[in-house]
Amino acid sequence: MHNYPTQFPTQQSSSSSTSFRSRHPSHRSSNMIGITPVFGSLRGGSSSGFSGLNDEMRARTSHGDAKNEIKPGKKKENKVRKPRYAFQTRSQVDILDDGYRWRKYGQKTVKNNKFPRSYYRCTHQGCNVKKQVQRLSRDESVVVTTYEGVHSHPIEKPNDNFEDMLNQMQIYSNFWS
DNA sequence: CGCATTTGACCAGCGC
DNA sequence: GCGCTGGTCAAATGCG
Repeated sequence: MHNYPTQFPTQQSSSSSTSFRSRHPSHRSSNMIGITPVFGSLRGGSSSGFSGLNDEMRARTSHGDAKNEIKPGKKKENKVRKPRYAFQTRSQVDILDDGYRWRKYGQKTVKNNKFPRSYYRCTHQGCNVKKQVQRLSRDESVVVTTYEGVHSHPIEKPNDNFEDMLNQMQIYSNFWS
């Protein structure tokens, strides 16, 4: 399931003042050359409302011992996942600041890929939007960003016209769903 | 001092 | 049924 049908034209993007912001000043380089929206096909299929996408998988009382009583054996019909929207971005940095604040919560090495995949989550309270960033082992210059869910709050940091682009992204998402 | 990042462990789903 | 891979959590650490 690591085969996104990347079949979108990589044109456009007049780009202007691409001002990215990173927590790390060393990453202040913005090298976006083109964005390629990719449709990430889910096996789940149907999509429910995002409003109730609670991550109820919090049943691990303790790590090691964890005799536990509450077993996460209730997830049944809630298996439906939200649609994901993948974007292929040509960038030197994988940290693309789209205006939201993300908190990294994991990093895994993917097979068939020399580069690890990073998992981010929107730090906004109540916003369960996730995103994962991975780099193509084939093209080190290509970064694939996969968004999961939609933000239910305005952008925190105003961006020049980057917001416009973000807006386009959302339009695309709507179109795909 | 507060918050974001790091990193290892754990878990669930899927494939063989 | 076992093993592998992907995904997430949580404690510790670092940085602003």
